[in-house]
This record gives sequence, structure tokens and C-alpha cells, in this order.
Amino acid sequence: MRTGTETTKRPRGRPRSFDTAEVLERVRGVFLAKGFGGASLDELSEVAGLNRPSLYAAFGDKEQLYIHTLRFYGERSIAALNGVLGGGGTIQQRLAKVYMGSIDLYTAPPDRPGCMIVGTAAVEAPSHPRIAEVAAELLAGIEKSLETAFAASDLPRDPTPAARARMAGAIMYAIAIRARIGIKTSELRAFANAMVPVICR
Amino acid sequence: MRTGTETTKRPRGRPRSFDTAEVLERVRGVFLAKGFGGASLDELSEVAGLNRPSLYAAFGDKEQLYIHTLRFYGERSIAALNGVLGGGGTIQQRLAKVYMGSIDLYTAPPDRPGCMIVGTAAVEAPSHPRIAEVAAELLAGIEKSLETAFAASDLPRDPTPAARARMAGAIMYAIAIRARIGIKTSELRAFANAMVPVICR
DNA sequence: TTAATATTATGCGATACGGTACATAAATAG
DNA sequence: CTATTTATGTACCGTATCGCATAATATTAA
Repeated sequence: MRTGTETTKRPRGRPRSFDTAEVLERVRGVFLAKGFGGASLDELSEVAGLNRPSLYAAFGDKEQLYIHTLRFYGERSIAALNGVLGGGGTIQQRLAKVYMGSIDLYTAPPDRPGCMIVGTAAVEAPSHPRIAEVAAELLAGIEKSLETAFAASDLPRDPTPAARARMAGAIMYAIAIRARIGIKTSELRAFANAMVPVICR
Repeated sequence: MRTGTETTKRPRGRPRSFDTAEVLERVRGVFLAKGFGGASLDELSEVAGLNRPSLYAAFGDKEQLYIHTLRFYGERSIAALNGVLGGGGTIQQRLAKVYMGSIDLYTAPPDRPGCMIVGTAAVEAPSHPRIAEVAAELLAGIEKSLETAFAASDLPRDPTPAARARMAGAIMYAIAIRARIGIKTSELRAFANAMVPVICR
């Protein structure tokens, strides 16, 4: 068992036997494969290596656990997005790099899970308003990141950077959906590569 | 009680007291709001006005019922799509009309359900391959319909009609997702209107 | 009318679900 | 060493689920 991040002073009682980030990462796999409603607490606690009371104490009920996971995943993704978009090369090259990286994630074995927001949060939105809120926030973050990249580029202003960003985001969401329903990876790559020049014209 | 479509000769035993299309239409509302996994047979049979054994006899188990509903909904949507795209006006006008009609459906009260394929079928894809198959078929049908419209138009061939079709489809799926997570209708309309000239350039 | 056949209604059983009580273990503060 | 605080593990509760077995009803063929 690993002890948590041991910074300076240990807190009062018995220390945790798990690392929060690691648990969220494992739990993410189940939520991504089965969705929020389809994931059972039995399976979640099993892959987490924690018993249900520990899960509850650490994250709250199932919805809160899902939201924690979604935020964790979403923020890491946006950070990665910012990293690539802030890197070198033309805007076309950077956007293509973003898409290729996304496709690699979306088509990962064993079940081509797509994106957690598009593939699992969307379903729950009508019945779980808080999930919808978080999902909307994250999509806005993705598009904000794209928008600043387009704004910093030397592309013409006719399609405004905001419009380009929403368009680039839409292509990304479409890739996520098509990956999840089984479209071939090569086809996804061809689609993304065909869209880059249209977005960046 | 209504009797089914009475064509020529009635079959042997007791006639059905329901109309297939009507049942599928009602059931669609539940699936659309709660997804496949979240819809219970109790609620489905209640809105259908049928008991579970009747549902089972008519459509098979829950997955088959869902697939029937998805196909029914999808084929009607594609027919409507073909109708609008085959109508009058420029390709830009027809595409905008498609988007406005979709947005009306996607943002319908009470819960802005989005599209059934994108909003509910995608989640189940990894765990229910047959649902994934049908979803892929329907998306292909939508894009085929768009492709023939672009092919019949006098737009330049540089973005090939197939690429334009996949792009127009992607915008549609993105609208469906964003509707489901609560993005304002006016924003969806603005987005769609901004995308039409980019797709049709 | 009688027999045959198809559909509907009621209700059951086995299972899985989300969530929690309670007792135990491990660490620190004094 | 004792008390306190936090985490863990087992076992459990009430509920809702899916799918079906059984019984009642409606319609047609003979």
C-alpha cells in the first residue's frame, strides 16, 4: 500500500492507503467504458482497490465521484491541449497534432472509449444537472483554449477566432463519437487531416 | 382500444390493441430522456400503455426494443433530411434549414434531449455492439444524404462532397451534444449560421 | 357453440443496486 | 500509556431491476 503525498506534517489519524489521483485514474476507466449509470459501485470499488465506505468517505456518493473523475480528466486534457497549442509550428501543424493525440486516446484498446465528456456525460445531462454543468464548463474550457490559439495566430479574421474555435471543437467531438461507435482509426485520421485546412483557411 | 393497421385479412387470434409506430414514438421519449440503461421497463411499459409481456412479445428484450426505436427514429430523421435537402433554394439555404429544424428538435421541452444517436446510443456502444452497429449505420445514412446534396450542388470540388458531408455532419452532432448539456438555443443557432458559409465555401 | 390461438393482465422470483452501521485498525497528541 | 482522530473492512438493509410463469380475456376457425 502506498501512502499519500507526504509533504511536511502528517495529518492526525490513520493515513490513507491510497493515492487520490491514482484512484481517479482507475475509476475513470470504468466510467469511460460503461458510463455513469452503467458503472456499479461494486466494480468501481474493485478497480479502485477500495471498499465502498472508503470511496464514500473520500469522494461522496456516486455522482460526486463521477464529477471528481470528470473534472480530473477534463483538467488534465485541457492542460495537455494548452501544451500542444502553445508549442511550436504553424497553427495547422499544432491543430493536427491535437487531433492525432486525441484520436490515439479515443481509439485506445480495448474498447475505443472516445471522450468521457461527449461519450458519457452527455447522456446523464437531462437527469443530472450538475453533471451537465461540469460538462459544459469543460467544453467551454476546451474551446477557450482553441480560441486563444487562433487569436494568437496570423489567420484572417473573417471566421473570427471564436468561430474557428467552436468549429475545431465540433470536429473533435465528432471524432470522439465516431471513435466510440467503432469507426476505423484510419478514417478518423483522414477526416481530421481533411478538416484542418478547412478550419485554418 | 385501437386496432392495428387493418389491411386485408385479419390474422388468426386476438388482434393487437396497440399501434406499433405509436408505441415506438412514446417509448422514444423515455429512451431519449434517460438513455438506454437509465430507462426502466416499468416506465417504458407505462408510457407505452402496454404490459411488459406484451412489450416482450412485440419487440423482444430491452435492447431490441431500443434498437427498434432507434431505427424508427433514425429512418424518419433521414427521410426528413432528404426532404429538406432535396427541396428548393441554394445549398446554403437548405443546409441552414436542416440545422434550424434540428435545433428545434434538439432543444424541445422539457429537457432539451438532443439527438438519440449522439446523446444516448454513443454511451452504450462499447458494451452493446449491436447498438453501436445501428448507430454507425444511421450516421452513415445521414452523411450519405448530405453527400449527395453536396455532389448535386455547384460548389467547388476542392473539399470533396464527402468531406463536406462529414463536416456538416460533425457540426450537427456537436449541436446535439451542446443542446443536451444545456447550451442556449440562440447560441446554437448562431453557431450553425456561422458554420454554413464555412462548409459551403 | 366449441375448440384453437393470440394477446393482455397480474404478480412472482432472483438478482443487483446504491448506500450505511458497526466494529476494527493505524496513526498522532498529550 | 491513554485518548482522540481518521481510515478500513464486513456485513447488511431496503429498493428497484429484468425477465418470466401463470392465469384471464378476446377473437377466429370449424
